[in-house]
Amino acid sequence: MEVTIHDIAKKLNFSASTISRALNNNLTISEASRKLIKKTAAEMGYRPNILAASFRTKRTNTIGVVVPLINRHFFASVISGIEEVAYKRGFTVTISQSKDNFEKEYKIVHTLFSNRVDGLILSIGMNTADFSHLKLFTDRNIPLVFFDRVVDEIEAHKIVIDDFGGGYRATKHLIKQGAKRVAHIGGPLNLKIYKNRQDGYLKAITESGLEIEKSLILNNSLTRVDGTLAIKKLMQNKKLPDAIFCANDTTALSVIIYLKEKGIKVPEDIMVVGFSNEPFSEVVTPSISTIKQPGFLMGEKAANLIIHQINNKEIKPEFETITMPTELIIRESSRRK
Amino acid sequence: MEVTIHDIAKKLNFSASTISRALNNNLTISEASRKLIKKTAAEMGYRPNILAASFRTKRTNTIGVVVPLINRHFFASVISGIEEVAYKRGFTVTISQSKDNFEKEYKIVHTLFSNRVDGLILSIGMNTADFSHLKLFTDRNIPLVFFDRVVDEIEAHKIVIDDFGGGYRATKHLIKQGAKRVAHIGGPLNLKIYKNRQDGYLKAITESGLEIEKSLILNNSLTRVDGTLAIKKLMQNKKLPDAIFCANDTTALSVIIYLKEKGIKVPEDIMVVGFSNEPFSEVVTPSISTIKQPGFLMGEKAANLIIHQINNKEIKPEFETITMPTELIIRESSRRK
DNA sequence: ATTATTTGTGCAATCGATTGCGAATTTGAG
DNA sequence: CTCAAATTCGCAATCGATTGCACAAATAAT
Repeated sequence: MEVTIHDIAKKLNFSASTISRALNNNLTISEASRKLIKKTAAEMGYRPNILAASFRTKRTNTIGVVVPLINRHFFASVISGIEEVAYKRGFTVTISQSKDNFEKEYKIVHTLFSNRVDGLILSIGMNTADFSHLKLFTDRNIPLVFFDRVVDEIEAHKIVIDDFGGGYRATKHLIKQGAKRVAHIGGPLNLKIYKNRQDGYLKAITESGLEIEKSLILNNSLTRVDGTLAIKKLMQNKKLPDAIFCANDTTALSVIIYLKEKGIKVPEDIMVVGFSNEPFSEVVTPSISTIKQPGFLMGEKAANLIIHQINNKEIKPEFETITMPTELIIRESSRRK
Repeated sequence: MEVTIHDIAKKLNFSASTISRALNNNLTISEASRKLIKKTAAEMGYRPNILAASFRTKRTNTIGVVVPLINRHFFASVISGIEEVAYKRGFTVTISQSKDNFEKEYKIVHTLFSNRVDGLILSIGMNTADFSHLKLFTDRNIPLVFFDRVVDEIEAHKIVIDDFGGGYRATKHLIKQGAKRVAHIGGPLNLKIYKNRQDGYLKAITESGLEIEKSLILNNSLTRVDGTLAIKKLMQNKKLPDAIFCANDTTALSVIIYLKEKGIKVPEDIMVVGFSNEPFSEVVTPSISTIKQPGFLMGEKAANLIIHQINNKEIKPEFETITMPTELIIRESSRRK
């Protein structure tokens, strides 16, 4: 049987209340008693029953995290950052993946709510358009932090990366390297992040006095297969692009592999820039220029933010949207000189 | 305020016990009452307080998972598999990373124990030699499942991959392609998995009538940096190897990049095979031959095993070690014809 | 019609820790 | 030495759901 505070109380002729207070460093207990109690608690192998405490205090010291896919490098990095901070600050992290499936996301969020997580960090699914499940949290003032794929309609802390700036700089870079006809393979525009990347691209184009050509802009779900389809389509244009900005590295990879097969040289004939800095981007040939996203930092930030909210529930927070800087990494796929 | 079973009881003139039983589909409650109770519970927006239930029943429906690193593709895949199954079967998953740091692993395991997880799935850290923290679980008969990096000294279900077979087949393949002097860059031998890969390598060498040359075998911690150091050292040998079997893909990558820099051709001059099938292995140039590990499947298996144990705690399980098959993927880095 | 079963519910204890309030003891000021 | 203030601690209620046992009502058996 496990040792409880009552066992300790009996042994020391204290009441259970005193034991509880002593163990929680309550100042109303004298230094002497506190020391004695802690010592014997340790000796007796006491382990607090967290369930009982959570039940009583309505705090679980648990943070729920929902991401679309765990085994995607960016998300894994964010999780890693969250876990690191949470652990240090005495929180446990519960992780689920929605697989970009609304049904699953809906159920996960309900489960986390039922499990009384103290806060929720999430990146919304690709197809999520209904946000009623998140109201479970907002309505009850349970801290909620979005990252990467955020929801405009809901007031909460949001941590995003500078997608617009990333798209802008990637495109600008291509133009500076001599590109005259920059194509873009983007993601679904209902997601802000892809919209922003695309807007950055458009801004760079117009700002440079180039023309926006609709035939050079395609949108899909950015998988390997979709990437190949997109580049095929692009190459059927009468006037070919001389550079392509892809909204993720996976697509950039598809493009590069396809062009290599066709004997078209990257970057000499067509330059390519991706987005996200996947691990493979550095090591493929040619290595892929890309936009680096600080996933781990985002995770740390998200965790710190939500823990701060959890510990200060009485004061209503000023919700802020934090934009993390991105960095253009220039590699072989876009280096001409 | 949240609705409790007492509120429902008052409204329907039942006792709380009846409500509880009805909601749990207890057969002693008549069909009629059960339906009525469930209906009104739903109408009143009742949500069971899982904390209270867990506290009472001592079951949390939570599985703890500890891996060395979350953002490593193999581990992320395993986690993904675990999460998938657990979710379907009504369990929540709590994930932590030890970062191969014993201190952290120790504390994590204690935390998970204190949090009363129903079971623990873990892959041990590189430097873990003391297993007292795991006794928390085994002593109390709390289900424990190891995967990949398992612990011989502890009785539990274990899910491993066929490291020996993988190392054997990788090496055999190199020999079949014409290699006469196959080097090996392996991991720390206190970890079974690396020992087994190396043993597979040794078996293949001797079986083929070749000689084991100690100068061609190096062991390190298999990072990018260590890989580079290792290949440098190998290349200082008087008689150079004509093939290298690396215990992971990261090392294989280091080797390939280094050789490329030095103008040594892969696979013409030296062939390379890695292990794990990281995402980058398929797309680097030359693409890396490797051993594929079924991470997702392992995760599924681990989750099913532990849930079965959790649900059948009364019967003592026959502990088994499940060996998952590996697959040799032949790519450019080792193809000579 | 009477007794024996079965079926459906309620009572009340319980899980272990927390906490408001009040009581007892000690300390300090005058 | 007396009385007020400060310090230290215990009582008992509480959180919400579960469950063994007892009891009442309904049904079946004789």
